[in-house]
Amino acid sequence: MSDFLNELNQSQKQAVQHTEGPLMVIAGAGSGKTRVLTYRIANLISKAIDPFNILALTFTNKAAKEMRERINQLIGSEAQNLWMGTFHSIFSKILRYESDKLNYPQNFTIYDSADSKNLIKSIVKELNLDKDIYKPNVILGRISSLKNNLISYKAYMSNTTLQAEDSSRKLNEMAMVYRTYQNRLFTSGSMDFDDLLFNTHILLRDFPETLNKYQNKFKYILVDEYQDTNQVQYMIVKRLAAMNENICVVGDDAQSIYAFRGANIQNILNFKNDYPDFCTVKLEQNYRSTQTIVNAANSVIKNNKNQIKKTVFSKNGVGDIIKVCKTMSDNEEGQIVGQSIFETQMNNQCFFNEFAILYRTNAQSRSLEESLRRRNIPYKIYGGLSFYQRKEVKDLLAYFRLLINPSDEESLKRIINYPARGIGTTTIQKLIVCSRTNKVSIWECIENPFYHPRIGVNNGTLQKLKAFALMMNSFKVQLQEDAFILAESIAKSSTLLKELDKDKTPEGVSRYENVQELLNAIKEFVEKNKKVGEPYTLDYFMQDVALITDQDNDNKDNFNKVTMMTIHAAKGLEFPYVYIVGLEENLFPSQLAVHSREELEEERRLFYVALTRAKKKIQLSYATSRWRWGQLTDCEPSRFLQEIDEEFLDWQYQTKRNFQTKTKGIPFRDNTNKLFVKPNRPKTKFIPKQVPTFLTKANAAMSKVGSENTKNQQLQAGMRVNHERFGKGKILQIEGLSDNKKAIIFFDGLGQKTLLLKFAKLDIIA
DNA sequence: TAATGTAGAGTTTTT
DNA sequence: CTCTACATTA
Repeated sequence: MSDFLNELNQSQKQAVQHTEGPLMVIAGAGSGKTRVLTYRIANLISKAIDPFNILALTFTNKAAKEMRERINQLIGSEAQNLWMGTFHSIFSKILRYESDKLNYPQNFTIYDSADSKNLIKSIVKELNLDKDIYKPNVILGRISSLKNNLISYKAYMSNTTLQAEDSSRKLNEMAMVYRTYQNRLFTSGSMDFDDLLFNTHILLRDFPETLNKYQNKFKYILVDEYQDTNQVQYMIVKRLAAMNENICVVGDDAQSIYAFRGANIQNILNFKNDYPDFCTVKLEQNYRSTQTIVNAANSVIKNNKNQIKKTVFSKNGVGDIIKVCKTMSDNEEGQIVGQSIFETQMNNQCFFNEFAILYRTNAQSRSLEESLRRRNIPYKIYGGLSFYQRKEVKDLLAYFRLLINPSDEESLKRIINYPARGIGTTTIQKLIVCSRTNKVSIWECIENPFYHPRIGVNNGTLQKLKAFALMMNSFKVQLQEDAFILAESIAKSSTLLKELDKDKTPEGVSRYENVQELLNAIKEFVEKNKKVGEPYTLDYFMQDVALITDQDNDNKDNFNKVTMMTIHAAKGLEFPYVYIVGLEENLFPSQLAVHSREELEEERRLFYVALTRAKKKIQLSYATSRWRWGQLTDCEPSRFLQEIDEEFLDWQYQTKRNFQTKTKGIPFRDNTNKLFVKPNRPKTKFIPKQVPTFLTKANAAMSKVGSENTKNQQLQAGMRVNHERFGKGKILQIEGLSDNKKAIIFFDGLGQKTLLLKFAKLDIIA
C-alpha cells in the first residue's frame, strides 16, 4: 500500500488518506479522479476496513466496472465484496431485499423509459385526453422531475403551485395521469427508473430500523460524479451518511452537464453547508492535456459565474494551437474533418482509435460519416439504440418478464399477439375491461377459467387465449431450471425465432442475430454463475437487465476506429485528437438553451467537457449553412468560439472579418484585439455546389504542403531515407498517383509503414 | 389482421 | 431528411 501512495501527487495523497469525516474532492478534468477513488478504497481496505462496509456509487455501469477492476489490481479479490455500482443497481438490490415493506413483490419488474412511455400512452388514451397535448415524452419528463424532487402524486395533488404550472401548459389532468401511472406501475409490480430512487428514499425515510441497518452497514460512502446527483439521490446519500459522516464525494462542478435531467449542481456547491466539518481537496493538475488545451478550456469556463474556484493547470508541453475551420456547409465540414484525420493519421502513423469527433446532436453524425466512409476511414458511432432497447430483444425479454411477474401488463400487451396468434386489439380491449372491472391482472383473466365468461369473447378467441396461457404455463414450470435452456425453449416455442427467420432482408437477419446474441448472453451468464456458485435461473438474470446498457462492449470490433459520439457520451473519456464540430449558434449552444443564464452555462460546461477530452490536439469547426430537417439554414459561428483566448486559436481558411455573431452590430474583439463593428452579412441563399463538395480551401492547404515536399517526387523504390520520427529505412515500393502517392518503407527496427508522400518529411540518405 | 400510405415531429439522456 | 405512429385499404 505504502508503495502505491508514492504514485500520487500531494493533493491526491491527501484525498486518499483523509478517511474519516466528510470530504469533498473537486477533481478538475483529467486530474486523476478515478485514480484517487480507487486508491482511496484500496487504502480503506488495507486499513482493515471490511469491504462489506464500503458503499461506492457511480452513475454508469462502466465506471463501476472500471473501478472494480482497478481496485482488484491493487488489492486482489477482496474487492469483490464491495458494494459498488450505479445508484440504480445498488438501490434496486436494496429494494428487492426490502420489497415487502413497500408491498412490492421481490421480483418486481423494472420499466425502462420505453416501457414507461408506452404505459403513459395507454393511460392518456384510456382517460380520453388529447394525445397532442399529453405527449408521452412531456408527461414522462414531468413525472420524472416530480419524482426526482420527491413529490409523490399525493403531494402533487395538494400543491396548487405545481398544478398551476401544468395548467398553464394545458395539462389540467396531470394529477390524474400521474396518479394513474403510479397505480398502474404498482399493480403491475413494476418500478420505473425514478421509482428505484424514489422508493429507496421512502424506505429509508419511513422505516427507521431499516435506515439504521444500512447506516451501520455502509460506514464509508463514496459518490462519484457528485455534480450530477439529483435531489432524491442527494437525499438518500445524506440519510445514509448521517450516522458516520464518512462520506467522500468526488466531482467537478465545471463538468455538470445533466441538469436537464434533474441533476442539481447545488448539491456539490452546497456540500460545505451540509457538512460543516468538511474538508475539501482540489485536484488541479491535469495530466491529460497540453497546456494549450487546458488554458483554452479555462478561458472558456471562466465565463461562468456559478462555480467553485480552482486553477486547473498542465505541466505537459505547450502543444499545438487549436485550429478553427470555417466551412460552407455541413458536408464540407465533414470533408475537412475526414481530410484532417486522414492527414494526421498518415503523418503520425497513429491509430484511428486515437481520434474522436464530438458533436452536440446525434443528427450531425451523418455528413461526418459519409466523409469518413469515402476515405475508407474506419469509424464507430456511439449512441444509437442500445442492444437491450431493440424491438426484437425487448420482445423476447417481455416473455421472460411476464413469466417472472405475471402482473406486468406492458409485457403482456407486447407479446400476447406477437408472433401473431389471432388475438387482436378488440380482444385486448375486452381483456383490459375485464381486468379493470374485476380488479385483477390481465394475466389472471386469461389464466383463470373463472373469468373466461366475463371477458366476453367468442369460443374461437377463447381457445386462442387458452393456448397462450397453456404455453406460458409450460414455461413457468421450468423457471427454476437453467436460464439458458428455458430462454432458448421460449424463443423457439413462442415461434419468435421462426418469425424473425422469415425476414431475409439485412435488417431482418440482424434482428435474428440480435436474439441469438441475447441467448448467448444468457448462456454466458449461466456458465459464469455456475462457476462461482451463484444462482443461474432466469429470474436472477432478469433482475437488473433493464439497468444494463451496452456502453461497455467496446473491446471486440471497435479496435482502431475513429470514435463518433455526442459530447454527453464522451464525458469521462479521452482521445489524443479531438474534433469538435458544429460550433454554431442555435446548435451549440443549443437553440433551446440560450434563453436563460443557467442553461447557457450548462452549454458552456458542455463545451468545456468537449475541449478537455483532448490530449494532444483539437480542431474546431463550424459551417455557415447546414441542412436541418430537410432545409438549408444559415448559421452563425458559436459565441463559444469568441470565448477562447485568441492566443490559443488559429483561424484557418478564413478571413478574420468573416467572423460574426447573430446579434447584429454588437462590437467585439477581432484577432487584432481592436474593437470593430461587424458588417451585417447579407442573407445569401445557398448556391448549390458545382464541384464535388471537396474543399477548395482545404485543397489549397494541401497543395501548399505538397509543394513543400516536391523533393519527395524524386523518391524511388530501393532508396534509403531518413524520417524525423521513424529514423532510417528503405523504400520498398512507391504506389498511387500525384496527391495520393505513397511510399511503403521498411524502417530499421520498426518494420513496415506506409506514408503519404505529400506529407512525409523524408530525406534521402546518400 | 396485415400491408401500405401519410402525417407529424425531430437536444443532450449515464439509469 | 428520416423515423415513427397512426389511419386507411385489401
